[in-house]
Amino acid sequence: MAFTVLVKDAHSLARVGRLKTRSGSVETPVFMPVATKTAVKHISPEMLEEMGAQATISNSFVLSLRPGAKIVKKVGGIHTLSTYTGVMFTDSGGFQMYSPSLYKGSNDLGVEFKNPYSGERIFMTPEQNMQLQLDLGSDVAMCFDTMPLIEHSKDAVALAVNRTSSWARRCKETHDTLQKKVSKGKRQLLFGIVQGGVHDDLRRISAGALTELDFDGFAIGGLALGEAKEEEYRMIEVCQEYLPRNKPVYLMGAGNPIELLEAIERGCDIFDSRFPTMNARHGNIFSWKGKYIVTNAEHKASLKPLDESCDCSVCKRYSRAYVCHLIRNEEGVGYQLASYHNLYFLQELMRRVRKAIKVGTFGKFKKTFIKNYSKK
RNA sequence: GCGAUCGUGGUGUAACGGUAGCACAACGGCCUGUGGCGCCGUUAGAGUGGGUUCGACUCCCACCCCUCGCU
Repeated sequence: MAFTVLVKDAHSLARVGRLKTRSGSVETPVFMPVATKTAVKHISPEMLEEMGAQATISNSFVLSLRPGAKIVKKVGGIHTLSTYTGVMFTDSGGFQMYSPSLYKGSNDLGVEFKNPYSGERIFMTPEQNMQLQLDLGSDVAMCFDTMPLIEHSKDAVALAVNRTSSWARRCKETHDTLQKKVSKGKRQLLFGIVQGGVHDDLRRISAGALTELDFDGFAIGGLALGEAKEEEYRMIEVCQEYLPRNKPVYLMGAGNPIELLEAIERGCDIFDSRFPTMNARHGNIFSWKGKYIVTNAEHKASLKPLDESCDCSVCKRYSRAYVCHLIRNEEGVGYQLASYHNLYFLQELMRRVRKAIKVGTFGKFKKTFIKNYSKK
């Protein structure tokens, strides 16, 4: 079994677990920085290791465009390519259906994308995507799913759910076949993805259908995309009624600190999001006293660190005045310092959450954190 | 000293005898399985003085300023 629950919270579904992969283990709850092309924007692999990021997620579809699966395979996979020593997830590319510039259309067979570099059309099937993710050499692959847009009708979401279920089966079969000869410890893991928008019944159908397949973990997709927070949390609860408790649950795309705690309380173990890095590039800084915008005028001459109670290497050395100046002037180093801090903040948050669960104080920790983070 | 040209938000620029538009800057906000450092909102303007006109940023006069040319 790849996943082991180590400690359960007595008052909620929160837990500390360990996910074993062929490149090492991660202790959950865990937040994965998004490294679409195997690099987090403005952050090097050694910085990720330094801040304690146990895992990242890259995008198989984007990597298939450049440098291409052939090249990646030739150099020995994304681990060798990037030298990152943590665990590497790859996303399928299903989410890129959300990008109007990349997505052309889809049918029961697969998805038609546009290569933004060459303009050529690419048809991707679930089977091809499984081969792709294996070629890239990630430790955990995600199923090729169909992503309904938030504004889509319920009928459209139902269609997406059905297609996602049937593709999940095809992914699982292909993935098993391709790894038939691989020894157990060297296997790439595969996670299924639940869809269903904000509809309880569709989420139940989706989660139920996926659970019939023996995935290494289960992801909840299609949330954290602008729906109301209460709906998001309710959807997690609905999915959890069906998902097995002995497998890791991955809430895809979530990266708001409070949202992470709410999801952990509801039994989610793994997260990823571009939220911290995108916020950083736009001057939004996470701190234990709440989020603020460092490029605002009030910080122009502030010698305070980004966060007075943070011990990351950026906060130890640099001032708000410096980061404010650099970001206002579009200096890459400014983006780097802010990105590093925000990512460190989430890593530290996860470390404290794991500790709190272990010592039985998760509920109290969550309450205190939200109180401090929300004031202002 | 003379002549010509030009004066519009902080900056750079439009249009028009009848609601002064745009860009950048400034100020505030947004961002959630990242092709794209992107998006939204707010503040802020007619050199000065007179004249013509129902009405002038616009037409006329004087002064001032900028730039260019001449002596």
